[in-house]
Amino acid sequence: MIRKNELKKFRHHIRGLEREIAFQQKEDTSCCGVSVTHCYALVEMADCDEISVTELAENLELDKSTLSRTVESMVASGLVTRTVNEADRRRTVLKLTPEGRATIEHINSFCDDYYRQLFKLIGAEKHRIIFEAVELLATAMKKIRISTGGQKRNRSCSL
Amino acid sequence: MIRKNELKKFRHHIRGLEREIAFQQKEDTSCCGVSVTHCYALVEMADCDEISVTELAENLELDKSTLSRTVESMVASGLVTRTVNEADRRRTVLKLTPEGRATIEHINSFCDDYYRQLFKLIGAEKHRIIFEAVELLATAMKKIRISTGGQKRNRSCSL
DNA sequence: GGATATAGTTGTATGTTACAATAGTTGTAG
DNA sequence: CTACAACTATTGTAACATACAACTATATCC
Repeated sequence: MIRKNELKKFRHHIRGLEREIAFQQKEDTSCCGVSVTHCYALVEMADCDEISVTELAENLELDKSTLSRTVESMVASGLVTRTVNEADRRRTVLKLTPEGRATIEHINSFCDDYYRQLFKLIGAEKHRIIFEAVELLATAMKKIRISTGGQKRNRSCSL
Repeated sequence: MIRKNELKKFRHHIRGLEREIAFQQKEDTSCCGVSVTHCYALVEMADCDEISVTELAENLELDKSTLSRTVESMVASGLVTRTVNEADRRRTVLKLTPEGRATIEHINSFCDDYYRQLFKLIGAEKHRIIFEAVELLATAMKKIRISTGGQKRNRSCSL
């Protein structure tokens, strides 16, 4: 069993970690004039080659209207092309432009630099457990979220 | 040296982790009708007993105007009291009300429940390395941010 | 006592997001 | 084959969070 104090400390560090990651992401992306959500969308597109607004919204778990606007601004800044799918004219096909691809690679290399620097600061003997722990946590948290919720956990609230 | 592929995978999991934590925090706090920032402010106040708007803004690394409004809404909902410091009438002293204290305890206990559930899902032999890894990461990232930046890293951007 | 610094608030603007309504497209059942 | 249902994307609207700048009130210092 985990002691209450351990848990409190853990929560504290988790909160801190979340803020640091969020800050870092803002740093890494704002350099290229894209927001963090833009960056996520670029990553998805880089992985998929071709994707629709709705798929993107599902992958990022955001509303399609949000993504519609996000995509709009990326099209405007030349990172993405949006073409109507002639087979099904309701759908639009999103694709990275060369500039979009360059941007995401640029961000990735910044990120890599940052994490290399970070790991230099941490004893090499800890690297393995950090890789393992982050993966374990991320997958377990996602698993819980999908199983217990997704659609509002609807907990009783006594306040 | 860390391989490029390891780093890519790590980045992926870090991004996932950040989103899961952020989502979880929204879940834990929205139940009590407070936002994540409200919750952070409550935590700070619970730790400090007495604090000013500016100190709060510094601790949370947000603009004081943002905190001023955040505090305003917490006062309105009865979680916090705001009184003028008679020794220095520029300052206001923020204090949790009993309701504020109850709210933060409520959130904490939700959080604890959540993390207990999470750790049940993960082999007990991994708990220790997860505690350690999260603490190492959070402190190292903060350290880097404070040393290299805080005030804009001003990286050259070739895009 | 007047210049300067500090604490907090308010005005304004931007960005992110969700929900609801809408427009256009496709599929289907009668 | 037409009317209705389902789907895709966009647009309208609203709520927040946030930052920067301007302002007010107070305190400090020379």
